[in-house]
Amino acid sequence: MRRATLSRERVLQTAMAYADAQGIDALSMRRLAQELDVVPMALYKHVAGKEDLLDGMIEVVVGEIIGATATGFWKQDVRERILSARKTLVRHQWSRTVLESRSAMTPAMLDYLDSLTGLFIDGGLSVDLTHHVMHALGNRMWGFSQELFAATPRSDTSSFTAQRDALPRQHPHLAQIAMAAAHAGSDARLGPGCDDQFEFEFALDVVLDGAEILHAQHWTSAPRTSSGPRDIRPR
Amino acid sequence: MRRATLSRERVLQTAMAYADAQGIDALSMRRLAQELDVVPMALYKHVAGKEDLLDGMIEVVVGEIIGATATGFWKQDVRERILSARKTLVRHQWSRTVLESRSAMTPAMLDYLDSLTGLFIDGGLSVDLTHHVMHALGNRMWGFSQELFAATPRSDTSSFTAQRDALPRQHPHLAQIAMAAAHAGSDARLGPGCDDQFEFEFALDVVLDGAEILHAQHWTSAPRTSSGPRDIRPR
DNA sequence: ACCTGAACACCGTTCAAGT
DNA sequence: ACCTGAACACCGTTCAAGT
Repeated sequence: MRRATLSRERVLQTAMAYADAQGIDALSMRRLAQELDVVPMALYKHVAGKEDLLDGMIEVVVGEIIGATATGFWKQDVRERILSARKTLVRHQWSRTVLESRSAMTPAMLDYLDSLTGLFIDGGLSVDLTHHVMHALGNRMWGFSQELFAATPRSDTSSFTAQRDALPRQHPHLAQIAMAAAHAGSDARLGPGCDDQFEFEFALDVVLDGAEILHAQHWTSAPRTSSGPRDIRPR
Repeated sequence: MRRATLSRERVLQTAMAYADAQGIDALSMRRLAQELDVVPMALYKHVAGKEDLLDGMIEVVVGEIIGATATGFWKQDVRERILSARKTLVRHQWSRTVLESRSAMTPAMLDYLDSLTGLFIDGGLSVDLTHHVMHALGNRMWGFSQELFAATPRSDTSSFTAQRDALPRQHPHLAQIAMAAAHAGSDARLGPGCDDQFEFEFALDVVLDGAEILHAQHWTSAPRTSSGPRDIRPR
């Protein structure tokens, strides 16, 4: 088993398992080689370099996204497709960071992008509107969002409780939200009180409902060749 | 000038100038020291380590965001505040990556977050709705968005034109968008045909208009303590 | 064809010493 | 108080050699 000859697949599988367990920052070519009982340079026969390794890992994850059956309603189809992507990508915590770090799209990424785009267009949305809605979705179309509240206030240097007591004074509005979010949660910290899945679906629905409204209004972007101001607001 | 004694401010300024010019990946403690005509370890008297250096850089940038005068209309105020943040952050290309990499918020980040939150709450939105709208804004509240279409299809290994010719066949919907986007642009590439500022404002308005609609509908999230399904859709 | 060893040019950071 | 030198434990990758 261990001494099986290397292959690109085995390299990728091991890399993914390692990243799952130890985090993406811990994954280096040298440690991966070690994991495979092999000298670092042996990897380079199956992978062009570290970037190609990361591309390969993303390719596997994105390739695993399975589409839900189409209902014929574009909004529901898009929603389910993105939530399906989320289910897949969330299993690998590192995939968000790696995906965002890619400087070029891999084939599987293009396939997913194209199929998602198709749901809008086939649903009757104009190419114009679809284009901008895809931008508005941004990386949320992969099923994740950067959870900004996850970046809690600094608690390492000064004492954590001191920070928490100071919050209402210095940041009264954040304190209000923290209080409300902690209402049902277990503690009063800013981040962990929030339900990732709820926030994701809320944001997704805001964008999709917005798209629906603009579609009903026959929204178009102003011709980009004109030098005058563009009206980007509905109506 | 060159031989002026080191200070945290001089370290941060030099680091920012270097990142502006050479990119954030090129910035290392060793190169920064070199830039300051100093041995690497000299930096550690003014900066706790690399993470603290990056925190300091973000602190300076975010601290420079200047708020626009309030109009009394929350939507317009939020819009202008975020576009003002964008103007500041866009001057430093590296700030998006660095900000997203922070694991804890710095004081200036908390100040900005609190003032933005205040605009919603003082505008009459419920704390509940404000909370979720902030999540929906996500990192877009800093004035940038991850431009996914900037990740163009791979063009290094195989010839670029071959890729472009294959696009309509393999990814017909993307081809349609690329065609439309290139309409007024100079070339048919997937990314650079898009207007960053336009896409940013479009996405921002979708979220803010969505917030306005939910506010008018007196939207509330279902109590998080209940174990039943939550209705997250308007109406 | 596939793996290895040694080396190169980098990292961030610790520790003990200089002035 | 502030800066230095040398060292440690890492990186990704090239190149020439082994089997």
